[in-house]
Amino acid sequence: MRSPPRPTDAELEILTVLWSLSRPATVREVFEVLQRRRDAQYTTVLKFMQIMADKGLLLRDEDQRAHVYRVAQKKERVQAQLAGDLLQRAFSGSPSQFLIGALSAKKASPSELAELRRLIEEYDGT
Amino acid sequence: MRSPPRPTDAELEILTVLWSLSRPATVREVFEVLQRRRDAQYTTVLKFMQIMADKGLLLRDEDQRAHVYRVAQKKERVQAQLAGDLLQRAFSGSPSQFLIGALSAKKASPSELAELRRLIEEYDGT
DNA sequence: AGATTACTAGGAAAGACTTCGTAGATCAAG
DNA sequence: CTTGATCTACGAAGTCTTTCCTAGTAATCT
Repeated sequence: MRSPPRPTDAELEILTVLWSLSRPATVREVFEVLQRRRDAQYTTVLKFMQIMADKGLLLRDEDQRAHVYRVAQKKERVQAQLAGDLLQRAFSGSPSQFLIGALSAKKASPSELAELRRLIEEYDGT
Repeated sequence: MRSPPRPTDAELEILTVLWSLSRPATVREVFEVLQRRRDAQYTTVLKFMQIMADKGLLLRDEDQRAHVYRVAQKKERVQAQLAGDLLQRAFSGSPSQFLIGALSAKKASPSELAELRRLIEEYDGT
């Protein structure tokens, strides 16, 4: 029961669609949401989701003709994997460097800053 | 003068070696550091560094027979690019979710927490 | 000088990733 | 029942990534 591999760029895109739906979905449903973001054929999305099921990133329910897919791991788990991976590979494990990197790429709003502060306090207490 | 593409996994490994050396280096030098981390032939490293120069990730000085390579962008810039990219793609731009992801992948030490706290205060003031 | 070592350049193979077309099955509508 | 829409499966092309071998050239050693 090994944890699935890191999702590729295209696979992550599909995951984010499923995350935004917050429920299992068919290829058609994912396709329709994805179409608003970029250009892709239906069978391309189908293929990705099949591959992702093979890799263990998605689980497939074949009861209906239109198979229903759901994420195999919680969003938080996948995100932690991705963040942890980059943290190690590009920031030699330093969380503050990591955060600096993120913040210098995209300025945080006051509310996000407050959230960050709250987060650290809470984490400290744990 | 557009910014070079996101480095691949193997390319990032080379960059981290150059970052750790903090100076331009030959293929040989990079190869020797890299060898301590993993298995790779000399010409593999050479090829990567040539590709990276083509992509604009490295700059090459061909004055000597053994060409000397240096990073084309500051470490901080590349890190910001990578972190910002992941932040957008996997965390819909939310810095706190991003940090949670990192912290749940790797527990931060007390000193790192202090550093994080300091960082946020400072950032707030700016 | 001749042999050995060190470098680069040029492929090229193998895998991973991305994308889509076509074929065949199933379902819904006329 | 036939037609059109919808689905999955298969396969394949094209690109990107990773890896290394070989050839040729330059430097070093004996």
